[in-house]
Amino acid sequence: MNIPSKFDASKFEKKWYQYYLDHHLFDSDVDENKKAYTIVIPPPNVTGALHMGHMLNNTLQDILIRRARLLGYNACWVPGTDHASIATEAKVVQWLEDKGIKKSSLTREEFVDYAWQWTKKYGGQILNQLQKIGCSCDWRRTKFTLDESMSESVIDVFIDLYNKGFIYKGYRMVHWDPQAQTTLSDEEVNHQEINGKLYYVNYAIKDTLGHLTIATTRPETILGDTAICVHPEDQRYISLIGKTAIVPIAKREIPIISDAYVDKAFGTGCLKVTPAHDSNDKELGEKHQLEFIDIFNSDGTLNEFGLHYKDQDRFVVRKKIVEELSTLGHLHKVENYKTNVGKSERTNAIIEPRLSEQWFLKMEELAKPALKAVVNNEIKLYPKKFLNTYKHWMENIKDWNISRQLWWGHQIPVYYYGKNKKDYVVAKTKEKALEKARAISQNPDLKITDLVQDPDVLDTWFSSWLWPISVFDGIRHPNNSEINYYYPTKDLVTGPDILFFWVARMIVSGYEFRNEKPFQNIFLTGLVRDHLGRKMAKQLGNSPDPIELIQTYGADGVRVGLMLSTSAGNDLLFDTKLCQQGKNFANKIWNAFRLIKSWPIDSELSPRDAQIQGLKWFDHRLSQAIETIDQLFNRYRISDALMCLYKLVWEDFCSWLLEIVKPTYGQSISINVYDQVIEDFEKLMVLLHPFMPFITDEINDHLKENAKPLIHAKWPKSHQHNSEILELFGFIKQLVTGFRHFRKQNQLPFVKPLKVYQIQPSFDEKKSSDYLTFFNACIEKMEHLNMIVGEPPTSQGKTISIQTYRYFIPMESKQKISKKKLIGDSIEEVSQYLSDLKNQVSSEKDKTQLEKMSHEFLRLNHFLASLNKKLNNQNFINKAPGQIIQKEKSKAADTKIKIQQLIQDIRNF
RNA sequence: GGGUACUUAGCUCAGUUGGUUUAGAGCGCUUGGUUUACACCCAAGAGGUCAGGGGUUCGAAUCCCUUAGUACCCACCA
Repeated sequence: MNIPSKFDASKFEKKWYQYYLDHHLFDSDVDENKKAYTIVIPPPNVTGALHMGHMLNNTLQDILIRRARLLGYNACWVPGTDHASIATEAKVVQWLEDKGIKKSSLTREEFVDYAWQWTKKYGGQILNQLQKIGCSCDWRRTKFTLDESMSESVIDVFIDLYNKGFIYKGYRMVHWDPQAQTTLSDEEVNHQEINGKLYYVNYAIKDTLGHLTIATTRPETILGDTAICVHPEDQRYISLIGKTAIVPIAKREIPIISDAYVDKAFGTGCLKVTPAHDSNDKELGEKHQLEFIDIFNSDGTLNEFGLHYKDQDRFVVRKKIVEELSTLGHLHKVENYKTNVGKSERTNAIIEPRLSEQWFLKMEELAKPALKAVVNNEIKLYPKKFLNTYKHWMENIKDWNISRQLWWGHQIPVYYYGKNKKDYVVAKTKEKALEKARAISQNPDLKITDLVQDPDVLDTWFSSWLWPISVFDGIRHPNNSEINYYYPTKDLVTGPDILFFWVARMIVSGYEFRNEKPFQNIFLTGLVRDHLGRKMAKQLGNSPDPIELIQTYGADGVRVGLMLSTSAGNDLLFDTKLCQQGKNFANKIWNAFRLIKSWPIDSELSPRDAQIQGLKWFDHRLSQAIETIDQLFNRYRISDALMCLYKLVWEDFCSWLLEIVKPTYGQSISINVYDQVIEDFEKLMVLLHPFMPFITDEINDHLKENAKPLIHAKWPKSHQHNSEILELFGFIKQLVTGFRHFRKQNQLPFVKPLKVYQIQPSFDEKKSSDYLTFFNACIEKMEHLNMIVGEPPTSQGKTISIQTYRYFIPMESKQKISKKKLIGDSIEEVSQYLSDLKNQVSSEKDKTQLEKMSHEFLRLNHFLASLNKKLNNQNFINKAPGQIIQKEKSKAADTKIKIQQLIQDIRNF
C-alpha cells in the first residue's frame, strides 16, 4: 500500500463523512436490547451561522455521543434548529426592506410566507456546517421548532396549561422594544451605564406661591406624572403631604403623597411618579390608586397626552421639553449623571418600560420540582458552581411573559368572539373555538368570521422548553415507544448564558409533562473568548470562521485544539495556535502509522528481549491510562482526558515504545511483535476516535484486513495493571534521561555508542536479575550503549544511578561533537555560496529561484538583526514589557527557524 | 447596591476531604541536534515566596480573618 507522507485532512473528511451517511452509521432506532444514550442538540437559530461557541459545544456532544457508541450504548443525537422568532423576523424584515418591501405593507399571511421562503433559502446552513466538524447526529431525526408536530405540541401545551390555570392575561410593566415593536423578556435586555443628565424641575404647589423641586433623568415623562411622592418622615416636606402640585406644561393637578419607598438622600427627596413608565412608579401607582397615563405610541413617539409634542420621538421631545421648561422658568438646574439604561439585545434600541396587556405563565408552582431535582443532585450540574445561581433564580422565579408582538412563531390559540376583549376561548382550531364560543356565549348565531385570533405569537423559548420531549413527539403521544425509550436524555451540553432562558425551563416542562427529568447531566461550557480575553464578536472581528479553520488545520486538528483548552465551565481563551497543536498531533499520529507500516515483517524471527519487555510495559501503561481516561470522562473532564491520551500517544507510544520496538533500518520485525504493536495502535485509535474521528478511521482502515469503521468498535477495557512494571519503567526513563544528560553535558554525539560499565546491585533483590534483563535490554536499545557488566577499570568518569542500579561511564568515551557547517556561518558566506551556485546553473528558472532565495535570506537576516537590536534596547512601553519581549523573542525564534529552513532548501537545491 | 466565584511558571490551566509534591501539565522559552516515521520533529534544560498581610496547626497552595485586583449573575434609585 502506498501511504502518503502527509495526512490530507479535507480529502479524508469528505470521504469518511459520506461513508458514514451512506451506511447510516449515525442512525439510531429503538432497540430494547440496548440501553439508550440520548443527547438532544441545543437547537441553533435557523438563521445562524456556525461560530466558535457552536463549534465548542457540538464537538463536546459529538465526543460524548461517539464514546457512548463505543461503550455499546444505542446512542442517539437528535439535531434541529430553532425558529428564533425575534432574530429571524428581524432578518426577514431587513431582507424585505432590501427588496423594497415594507413589513407594514404586507398582511400577516404574506409576511409569514416570505419568512418561510427565507428560511428555506438561507436557513439551516448551520446543520451542514455541523457535518463539516464531524457531528454524528441522526440526521433523519432533524427537527425544526415550527414543524407541524412541534407546533402542535406547543399549542397543546398552551391549552393544557391554560386549562390548569397556569396561564393568565395581565397588565404588566414590560420591556418594550420600540424598534422591533415587541416586548422583550428580562433576559433579552442588557443594562448599560451611560452618561446622562439629572434634571431638576420645579413644580408649583397649588394655592401657594411655593414650589417643590424633583430630580429626573427623563423629563419627557413629566407629561405622564400623576403624583409627587416624598418620604413620610422627611421634615422638609411633611407639611406638603396631601396638597396638590401642578405638572408644568401639562398644567395637570396631581396629589402630593408620601411613601417610605422614597430615598430622602437622593436628589431633592421628591419623586415624581409616572406609573405608566416605570416599574417602581407602577407599584406606587397601584398602592396609592393613582391614575395611569401612557404618553407613548408603540414606536416610541408621543401620543395625544404628549400635547404639542404628539408624534415626535421621545429623545427629540426630551431636548425640546428641557428648553421649554427652561423658558418657562421651571428648570432649576441640570447635573451630569451616570445612569443605567436597558437596551434590546436584538435591536440595541433603548427599551421603554411600558404597561401592556400580555400573556403570562405562573411559575412558582411549576418551578418547585425543577428546583428540587437539581438541589437533590437528581440532575447533575457540571461544574457545580452554577448550583447556587440556579437555586437563587428558581427560588425567586417570576412569572414568564410568553407573548410576543411578532408574526413569526406559534400564534397564540386564543380566539376573541365578542367586542369585549374579555370574551375569548382557548382552542386548538378555529372550528373548535367556534363551538366553544357558541356554548359559552349561548349565541348559536356566532359565525367563524366573528372569531378573531390573538395576533401575538409565543416566546421562542415556549417551544424550545419542550425540545427534549417534543423531538420524540412525547407531548402529542405521551406513550409512544420512542419517548419511552429515549427519554430522559443523558447529557445536555450548552452555555451558561441560557441556563435560565432554556435549561431551567426544560427541567420545569420535563417534570410537568413527563413527570421526569429531561436529562441526567448538564454540562455547561464556558464562553469562547479571544486570546486577549475579549468576547468573540462580529464587530471586533476577532471571531475566526470555523469553516476556514477546518480548511487550514483539519476538522480533527480544530477539535483537538478546542478540547485542549476547555476546562469545564471556565471561559476559554481561544487561539489558533491551539489548532496548530491539534494539527501537529494529527501529523504525529500519521507518522507513527507510516513508521509501523514501513517495517518488513518476518514470521520466522523471534522477538528481542527489549521488545518483549517494552510491549509488556506498554500494555500496563495503556491499561492505566484507560482507567484514568474513564474516570475523567465520568467527571466530564474532557480536556484532561484528551491531554492524557495526547501524552499516552506522543510520549509513551511514540517516544518510548516505538523507539524500543523499532527494528534498525533495513531489518525486519518479528510478526509477533508487529501484531502486538498493531493491536495497541488499534486501541489507541479507538480511544482517540471520539476526539479525532477522521484520521483514526482512515488509519484503522489500513491497520488490518477487513477493518470495520471505528464508529461501532469496542472501547478498550482497563485491566489490573502491575504497578511494579510501571515503576520499573519509570526508572528506565530516568536512567535514559541521565545518559542523555551526560551526553549533552560532555558534548558526546548521540550516534556514537557509549561504553558503560554496569555495577551489579550489591544487595539481595529477589527479582533483581529479571529486572536487570529488562533494564539493560531497554536501555541498550535506546541509547546505543556498549554495556559491560562488572567493575570499571578506572575511577575517571561519571556514575548514574537509580535507587540501587548504578552505571559507570568512563571519561575516555568523550569526543567532541564536530559541528557540521551547513553552508556558511556569515551572511557573506551564504551570499557568496548562492552567487557561485547561480553561475553554475544554466536554466533561467533555476536562476530566478536562486535570486528569490538570496533575496529572502537577506530579508530575514535584516529582520532578525532589527529584532535583536530592539530586544537589546528593550525600550518598550511600560505596561507588560515581559509580554512584549516574549512576543518579540518568539518572532526572532520564528525567523531563525525560517533561515534554517531556507539554508536547508539551498543545500538541497 | 445584593450575590457567586476567582487570583498557582512568560501564557492557558490542573492540584480531589489540610500530610509522598522537592507545587504539576500543555504551549512558549533556552541550548544542542538531521539519528531512514515525523523540523508539523528529536533531545536536554531553565522558569513559581501558590495576589499581599495576619492567624489556626506538628504541618497550609489547600482552613479562618484582612487588603488589593478580576470575572460573572441578580436588581436597578428617581
